[in-house]
Amino acid sequence: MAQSTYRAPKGTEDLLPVKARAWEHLARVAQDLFSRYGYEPIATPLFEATDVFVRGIGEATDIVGKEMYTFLDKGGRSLTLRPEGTASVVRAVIEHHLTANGQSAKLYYAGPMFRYERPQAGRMRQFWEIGVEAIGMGEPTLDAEVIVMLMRFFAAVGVPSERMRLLLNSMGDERCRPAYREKVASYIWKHAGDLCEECVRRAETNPLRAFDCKNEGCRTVMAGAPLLRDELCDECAAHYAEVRRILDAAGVTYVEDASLVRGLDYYTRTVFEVQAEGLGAQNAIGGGGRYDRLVEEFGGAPTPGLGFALGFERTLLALEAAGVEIPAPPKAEVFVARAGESAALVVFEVTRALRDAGVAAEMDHQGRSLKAQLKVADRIGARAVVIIGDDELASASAVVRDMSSGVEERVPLGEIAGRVASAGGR
RNA sequence: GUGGGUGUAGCUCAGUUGGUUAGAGCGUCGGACUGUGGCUCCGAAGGUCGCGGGUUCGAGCCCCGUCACCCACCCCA
Repeated sequence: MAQSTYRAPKGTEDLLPVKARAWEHLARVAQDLFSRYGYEPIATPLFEATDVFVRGIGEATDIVGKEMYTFLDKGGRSLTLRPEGTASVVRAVIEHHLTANGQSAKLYYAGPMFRYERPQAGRMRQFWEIGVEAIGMGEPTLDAEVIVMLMRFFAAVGVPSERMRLLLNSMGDERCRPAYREKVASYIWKHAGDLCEECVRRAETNPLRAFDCKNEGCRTVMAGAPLLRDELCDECAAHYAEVRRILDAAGVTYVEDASLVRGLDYYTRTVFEVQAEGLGAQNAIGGGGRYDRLVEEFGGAPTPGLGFALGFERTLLALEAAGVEIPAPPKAEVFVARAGESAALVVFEVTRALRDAGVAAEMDHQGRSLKAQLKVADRIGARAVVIIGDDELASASAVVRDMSSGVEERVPLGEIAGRVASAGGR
């Protein structure tokens, strides 16, 4: 391997054309789909005051505890590269009063997120997410809308439905969750002997996270723990039931999973996660939930919110594992080849004219032989090659070669664009 | 932070119990066809064998160290 001095930093990757095209494809699908659901684009800075994430995501989370890229700028401010999108968007929504006086905001964004973790399959230090945040609406129809939209996205890009599943749960709210937390905490204390250290520690910081433990013993013990489903207050239970009712009516299949406790502190009520095969040890390609207290947490007026994020890399891994190809357009429809020195200017002009006429056209810039130019034309999938040399110059014409049939004909220079568009075209 | 695996041409990889000029396929470039692609044939370019030490007459192969990447734990997109 060439001894290159510089490499992309650990946990980051260069998106070379093949991959970058797949990226654009996902972004385009999301853009089309989400705008049909009434969502508008937003872009926030890649970094924020550190406190935005500490407050928003929660002190006790792994993200804040050990995964943030935090640094001091030259003014001594503590800044952090965004580890997720919700906190930034909520901050922006409040800062610009997007939900003042009962208004609501339906937003989507796409971009890189940063978490300092050990990279592995499906997990990068810089990874890309498409996210959606709907702020200012508390009705269960919104929960269902967002979930349906997420599932439609995965279907639209080609993740086979039999290779993914939707998990659903309710986390309760400030009325029912605290009491439930206590119940789980005391359950953990009672079974401390059979749980891992981490889970016992969780009893204090965030007992619900113990449901997330992958340790076999912990899972067994936690399977017997009280379920929030049975402890929800009337309002939360009704909200959850309504979300399920709407999803049922929409024909969305889901699995209720009482152990689905997402790793960010801000979630209330509805939480969901989409899992897929082919992601290595990972399984989530997207997830989200309601966060009805987050705006207040940031100092805004009480405002409900809901959102999800989905991962570019993981979605692509799922597609790859399922054998789904991202459609790739031909690089050029027409190649304009030069035979001999004197035709250089005419070749350039013909190429330019084709491009101006909306045709994807390419020409040689390396002084290749005609043979080599034909080879290139073939490789990039050109349907036709326009050949211009001394003979053609003399008669102000060009040879147009149909690359699939090999048939050639002489065409006056002025008629090339029209001829190529009809013959070499679709 | 902890564990495991792997580092040989642009890419994917061979490389026998350490032995002399380190190989293949693909790709690239050129030729067979002096202005014509795909198929075929021929040829060429391209390698500090990750890096640094050590053992040895001799190291891509063995030993030590180091770096990088990958995978897994943890957690998440």
